[in-house]
Amino acid sequence: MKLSDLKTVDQLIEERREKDAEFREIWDSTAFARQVAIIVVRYRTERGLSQRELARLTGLQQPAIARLENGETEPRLQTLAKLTAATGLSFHLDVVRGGVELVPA
Amino acid sequence: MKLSDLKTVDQLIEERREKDAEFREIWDSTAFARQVAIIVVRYRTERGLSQRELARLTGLQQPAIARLENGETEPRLQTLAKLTAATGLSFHLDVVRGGVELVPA
DNA sequence: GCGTCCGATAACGCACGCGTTATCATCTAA
DNA sequence: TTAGATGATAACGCGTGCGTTATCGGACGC
Repeated sequence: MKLSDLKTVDQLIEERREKDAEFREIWDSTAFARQVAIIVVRYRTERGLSQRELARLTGLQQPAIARLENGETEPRLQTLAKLTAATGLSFHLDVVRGGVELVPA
Repeated sequence: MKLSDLKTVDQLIEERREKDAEFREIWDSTAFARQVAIIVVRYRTERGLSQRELARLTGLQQPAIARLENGETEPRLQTLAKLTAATGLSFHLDVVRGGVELVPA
């Protein structure tokens, strides 16, 4: 087997998403949490902050930051607001057709 | 006292908001809930729906609709999503500087 | 080795939005 | 006046995100 034959993680996910209805439902419903995760991780790592430091800045706790960055939980609006208060981050959300989408920039 | 000397509700609120720091904090932090309330009430009344009918459409309950329309609670993203699923409503949110703002249209 | 910091994670409780049910005063129509 | 529908609200429980504390393995420097 050639290395180029290996499937990417995204390909594997997409394949299962198409085959498994239950998986698709769960995956899609947590899309927003994963998008938030990416933003938080990027912000923190670009500034060389630890989770504990970001927690102190935002008034959150280190385990809460970890859960957000792992996309484990759907954050509350209040939590997103805390993130933006001390960081300069901002989140633009479109709630439409039963879903929550994060609008880039 | 002339009728024109009567202060509007908005004027009374603004005056207290400037004088009372605690009141201002609570009032501003619930601004988003009140904005959502206006949208829900308008949507429902324009179509001549009862709270129970809107509840059935959205999968929520009549008391939940009432609480939303009275601005008593800060709705969850999941709840806003339910509202948009069956109604065609949409919510555009800006989470910035520690607050949640509802973007018109 | 040893101490330190890291992120991940478990356990427990709390806060709060919503489900569920029931009730209330008010209004309108028959 | 009576019957039905409306919105408001109380009571109780549940789900879940976060606070809080503690702990874990792993990486790094001394």
